[in-house]
Amino acid sequence: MLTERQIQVLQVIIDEFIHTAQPIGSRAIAKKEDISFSPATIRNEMADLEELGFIEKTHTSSGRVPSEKGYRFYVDNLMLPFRLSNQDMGMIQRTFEREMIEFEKVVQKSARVLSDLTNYTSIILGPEVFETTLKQIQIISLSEHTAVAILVTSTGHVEHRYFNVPTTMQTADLEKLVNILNDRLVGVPIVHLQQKMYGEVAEMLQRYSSDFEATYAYLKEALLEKQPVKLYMDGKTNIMLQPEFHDIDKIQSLYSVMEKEDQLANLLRTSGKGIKVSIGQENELAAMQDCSLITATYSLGDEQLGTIALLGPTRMEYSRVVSILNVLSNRLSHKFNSWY
Amino acid sequence: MLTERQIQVLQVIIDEFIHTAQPIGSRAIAKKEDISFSPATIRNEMADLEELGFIEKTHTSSGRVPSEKGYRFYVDNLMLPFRLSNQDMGMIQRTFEREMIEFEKVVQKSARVLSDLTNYTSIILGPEVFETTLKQIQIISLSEHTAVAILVTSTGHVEHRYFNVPTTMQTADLEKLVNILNDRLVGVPIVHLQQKMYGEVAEMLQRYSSDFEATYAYLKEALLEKQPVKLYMDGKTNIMLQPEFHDIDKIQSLYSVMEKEDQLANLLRTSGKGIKVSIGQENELAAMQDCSLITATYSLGDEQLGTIALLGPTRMEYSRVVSILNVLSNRLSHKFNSWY
DNA sequence: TTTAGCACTCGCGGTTTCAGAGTGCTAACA
DNA sequence: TGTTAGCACTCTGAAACCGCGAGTGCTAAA
Repeated sequence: MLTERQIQVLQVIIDEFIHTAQPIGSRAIAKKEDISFSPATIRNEMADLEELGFIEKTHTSSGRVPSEKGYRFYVDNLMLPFRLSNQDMGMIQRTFEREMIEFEKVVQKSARVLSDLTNYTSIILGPEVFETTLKQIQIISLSEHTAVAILVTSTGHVEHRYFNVPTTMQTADLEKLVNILNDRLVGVPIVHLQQKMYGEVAEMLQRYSSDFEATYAYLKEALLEKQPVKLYMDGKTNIMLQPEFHDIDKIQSLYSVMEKEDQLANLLRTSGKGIKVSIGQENELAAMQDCSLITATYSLGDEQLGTIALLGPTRMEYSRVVSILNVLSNRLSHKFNSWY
Repeated sequence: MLTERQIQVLQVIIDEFIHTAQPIGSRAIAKKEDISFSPATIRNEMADLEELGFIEKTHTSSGRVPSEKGYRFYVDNLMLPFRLSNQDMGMIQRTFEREMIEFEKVVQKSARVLSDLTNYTSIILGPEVFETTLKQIQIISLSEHTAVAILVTSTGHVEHRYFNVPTTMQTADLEKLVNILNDRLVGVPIVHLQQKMYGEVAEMLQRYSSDFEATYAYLKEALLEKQPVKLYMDGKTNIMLQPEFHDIDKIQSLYSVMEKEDQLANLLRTSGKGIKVSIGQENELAAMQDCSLITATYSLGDEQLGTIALLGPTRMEYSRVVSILNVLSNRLSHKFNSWY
């Protein structure tokens, strides 16, 4: 285990490095207020810390830099709860105080404030409401052979899908179809739509002509098409502000990852409840292994709705970022709970 | 005016520089197939060309590089129609051959193929269909004081807006309202919606209670809210592949511009009919002054629907890009004409 | 008018140099 | 025994320097 003094030294190194991005020498540490021993002593401690893997040298003889293990230790044991400034709280406050009735806007603004506040890249997933039920379905024919189905869920989410219609199908038939669907599907949880469609509705429809069947096939495809989960990002260019990313190749690979939204979405979706920190190599995606990703979840009652995350250099202001994510995820949860 | 030989030299310089991004010397030019005079002669011609402003030196004594004036001359006078390879045509072909009934998909795929084919960044605006009329309007109440209005246009475009409802309003009233709206507004061109709303509909509604009026106020706001024009981009990271953008600052300012979608949209919307090339400083946006932007429009009948564009370094493969944009804008126009 | 020749210029990559920052070790000290 | 001062050593990064190669402009000959 680390001694009290080693921890103290480690703490200074990390705190300092987070702000300066420069290796820290024993001299600099000794000058710190709450350090009361000489550089030589500190050098000894640093040698130990290095041997234990918490810090590293960039070359044979320059100051020390936190290793990923060091950050991990910091996050797990050393990090103090950060008290957000009034200004920061004010910015978050203002994001939520304007009356908004669309969750898209809320989430977008959250992403914005998150990246503005931290100068990192913010990523928000969701919300995915699983308890949602179908409130209404409507089909509007557009041309002889195409139509659009509009679904409204109990949460007020509106979605539409285009699909083909057999040319033999009449407008009247379409109306009948809509009636049947509304009859059978309204109130059904979205997640069970598929099952219901295959079961009752299919059966019901089979009593009619083959036209219905063909339409049904198209419609089914449209309705069950996996709805892409929305990913909201902001502050993508912030990464370039970080000195460790003054390298085109790194930036490029990172940007490529950010363009693969489904991959990112998956990553965020599988991040467990609460706040989670992934440091450097701990990240699954290779392109992110110079970064840290901090995720937090927001929820409706007990049900997890989505994830908010920040992507930045491993040299992140962990404690501040965690506080901000905490506040924001709570705000988001509240907002959604007040709606539904 | 330029002599035949000067033009020949200029052509070689530009062609070569477009592919190598390296300054060209008199030696290199002399080695070209269709050049039959010595380096010394070429040096004289180059001195003239430089004096006239068509080419530049990067420093006192290195090869020449095309100036923006040079590119402009090339684009206006020298550029030969480029014959696209079968492979290129094939890629475009394949983009359109899969049956698609959503224009979003078509446009997205177009953006993709455009950036894949060129290795530049593609930007597509639209489509904005002005002749569209309202096909149907529906209002679904979500909670005591919120509702969502769903609009379907004659082109099959679906849009929804959330708005507040006075708590005194009853469901039955809402239905009445919808009926009135459908009665009065269906078939009205979208651009005239506002006018109609203020006129007939307002009058009609005033005969009812004050509740209607309040709802009307909210609804009006929601319906007339300026619909954001969609901008589709692809290949944003391609810029980093260009050697002249191996500079973080340039990249950052360019990316910042790309995040300001409304600014970009405006730029594209005001680009006149047909193909237009903006080289370097000719661009309005400061951050783009190291780039060239080539725009083309696509249309429905006579009506311009939107713009497709490519953003790349001033050292662009103008002739190829112009051909590609030509083909693609035609394809897009055809697609939309076949639908509506 | 074109071309060969030549002196000159400049950027680029590699090497050298030097100061500064930092270390590890040793020996003295409390 | 833990702490500290001192010192030799290492390494980086910036600046200075050097020589090569590519390219030019000019002059004079073809």
